[in-house]
Amino acid sequence: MANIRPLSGTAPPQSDGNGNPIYNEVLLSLPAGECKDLFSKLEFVRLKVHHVLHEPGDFLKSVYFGNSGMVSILTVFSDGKSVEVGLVGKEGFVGLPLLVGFHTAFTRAVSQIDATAFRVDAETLMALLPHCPTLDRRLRQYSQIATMQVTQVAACNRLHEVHERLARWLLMCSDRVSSNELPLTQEFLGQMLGTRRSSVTVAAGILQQAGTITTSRGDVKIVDRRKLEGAACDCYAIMQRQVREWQNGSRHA
Amino acid sequence: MANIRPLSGTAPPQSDGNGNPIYNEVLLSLPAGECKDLFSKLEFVRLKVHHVLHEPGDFLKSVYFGNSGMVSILTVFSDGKSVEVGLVGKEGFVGLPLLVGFHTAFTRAVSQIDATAFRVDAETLMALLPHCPTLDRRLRQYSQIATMQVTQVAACNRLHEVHERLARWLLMCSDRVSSNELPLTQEFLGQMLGTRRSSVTVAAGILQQAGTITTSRGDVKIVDRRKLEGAACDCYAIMQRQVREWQNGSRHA
DNA sequence: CAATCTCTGTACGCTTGCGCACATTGCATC
DNA sequence: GATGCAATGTGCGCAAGCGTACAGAGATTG
Repeated sequence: MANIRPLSGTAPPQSDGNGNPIYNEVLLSLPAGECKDLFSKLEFVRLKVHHVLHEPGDFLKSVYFGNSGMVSILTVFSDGKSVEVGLVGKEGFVGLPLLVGFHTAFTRAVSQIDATAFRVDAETLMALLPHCPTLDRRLRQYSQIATMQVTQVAACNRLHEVHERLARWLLMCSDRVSSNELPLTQEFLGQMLGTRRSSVTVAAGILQQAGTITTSRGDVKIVDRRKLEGAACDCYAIMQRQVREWQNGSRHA
Repeated sequence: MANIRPLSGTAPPQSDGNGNPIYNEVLLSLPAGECKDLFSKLEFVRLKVHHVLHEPGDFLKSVYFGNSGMVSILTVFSDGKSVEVGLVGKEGFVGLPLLVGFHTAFTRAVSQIDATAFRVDAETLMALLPHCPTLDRRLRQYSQIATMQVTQVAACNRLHEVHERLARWLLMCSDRVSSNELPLTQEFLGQMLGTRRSSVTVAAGILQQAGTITTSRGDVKIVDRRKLEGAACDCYAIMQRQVREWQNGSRHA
């Protein structure tokens, strides 16, 4: 309930040294005194649509704290097929493996929508962790939340149908970008859902028919959010609850 | 190459206080002096076939280090359908969320095959971690490996066919129990693969036709491992490599 | 040995989704 | 406003897999 929604508020609660507003909820949750060190090390970066942060096999050297927009984490196969396995918005960060000292990416990370993030060198961040217990705990807990999400997606991918998964995805995306209007092509949605573009067309048609969304060229609008939640599989509610509970601290935050 | 395969060796390298042989590779990888404390806290447990360690929503209080046999991690839905999202053998442990202080299970953990494990109270383990840096690092790295596996499985579940996934699963299972003979019913395989029992029959038929396995009532034998690897999707090789590289220490172990 | 139960093979109709292809429509650029 | 491109709607044949049901084969128990 006390959920942080700065984008819809008036003035952002904090900003980094250069006046860039901080929306990332991990960063905002840090105790004022404890980790101010970190803020000076953050580099504000703008990520254009479809900007690739890393490909499988790449050497990872930076962590990206999501600040606005959204980054998708994909598994890609050698035949070019891909499926999304995770979404990162302002609630988390990109670069999970770095936290345990792994420097090789095994996924593709690509920005959906225009996004902004705070980048920090992995070495720098790791060096700070011993002095920033809250940050350390939050990062590790987010890793676990991300794992729980992948786990749910793994099952969802197997057992639920395209239009249910599309509805879920639109909702999750909307939550992260704080908007009901999503600039997305069906081709791209197909890559996220691991299905054909034309299957997305059909699925979107079903949702539109039900009066939950409207679509036009490269654009999806959520018109009845409640109804869209009904069209999505339970996975949406489950994953949303997991993040919420964590953010509200009911899990030993 | 220096991979530990104690089950096929003569004498196990170590045992706990009560003479139970230790095969778990995390435990075996600990420096001799550093974490002997832990060994006295371990409780040796035998897990019968299909024993449920925890259901979604359960309060978690123990970590289980796999020692022999195998434990499956499943996502289950309210309609009773389930899919396996992770396998734990002697390379890892059950209870990932505990490492970051989460005490609520969100999956089902169930032992395949008769299994043994070392159980330790979460509080006890967590209290030891500050004094056992190697253990701490290994546990966290295994968490990451497990996440990488779920990630691969999420994509595999979406894009690969039943007989490919079945082949992959049999190989992964065989690796963990160190046997080519697997006492498994098709009904159970269906729950693992998130498919019908009769689809398993068909898939097993394909694999048997190709001369890779033989099946009889409640039993699958791998007769041509190399060929079975060819029948499996790439996911098997990918996941196997991830674990191997970690165990061989090429990832900053 | 008979009865019973479990596991497996198989079949049938049906739905979903794939692969492919082609027409159409909206947007941008000249 | 003509041209070109990207995005979308649609159609068709086909394969995979689902839900269901039933028969046979193997194990177990009395």
